[in-house]
Amino acid sequence: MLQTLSELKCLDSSIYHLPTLDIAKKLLGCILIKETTEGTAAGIIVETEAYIGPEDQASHSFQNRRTKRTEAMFGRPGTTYMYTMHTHNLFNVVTGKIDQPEAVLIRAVEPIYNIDLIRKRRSKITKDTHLTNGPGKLTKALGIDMADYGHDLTHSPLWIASYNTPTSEVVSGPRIGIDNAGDAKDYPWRFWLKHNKYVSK
DNA sequence: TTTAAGATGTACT
DNA sequence: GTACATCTTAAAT
Repeated sequence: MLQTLSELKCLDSSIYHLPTLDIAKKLLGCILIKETTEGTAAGIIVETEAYIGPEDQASHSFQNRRTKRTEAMFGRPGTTYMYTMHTHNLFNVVTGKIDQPEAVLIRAVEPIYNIDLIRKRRSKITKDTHLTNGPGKLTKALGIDMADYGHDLTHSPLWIASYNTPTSEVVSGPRIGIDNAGDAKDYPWRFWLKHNKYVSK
């Protein structure tokens, strides 16, 4: 648990120009911070998934499908792509150059700052490990919503900071929840910190 | 304008 | 294991 965020340094924008799969790995161990009128909360990113639009049947931007919804994926790397799934908002970091619709879905974080606010926002949850271990859970816990669509992640109120190099090993495997995505469902484009208790199941 | 499906989460059997 | 909440997008009528 951090007592202050003042020591944190915003992730350098050059990282977002790396290949998408590299970014998915490098974001692990970084800190995602959201500031709201309610307060500021933050978590360590412990699980990600890569979506590489043109060649990825599981992506909303498969074969460069460009619609009002996917527009942000075609924008600058280092901005956000948000998607509403049933009652939940899912948060992605846009990667790839302009007009290359690629993104990294943040699937889970480990609460590290203002966990009281996170518990309040997830009031029905009793176990801390269940507060943020899913893509819809962490957005609710941190107060991220559709108003953050297209936001630049190098600026307040929503930003990503570098942190300690992850102590645990990065492992990969197939992505989750895309059973009808043909061959793409088997691509090992999900990355997480081994043995971390806050990774989704 | 109507309909169907979804990168999920929670409650319940 | 199954049901369903609840809403937007996008495709079909």
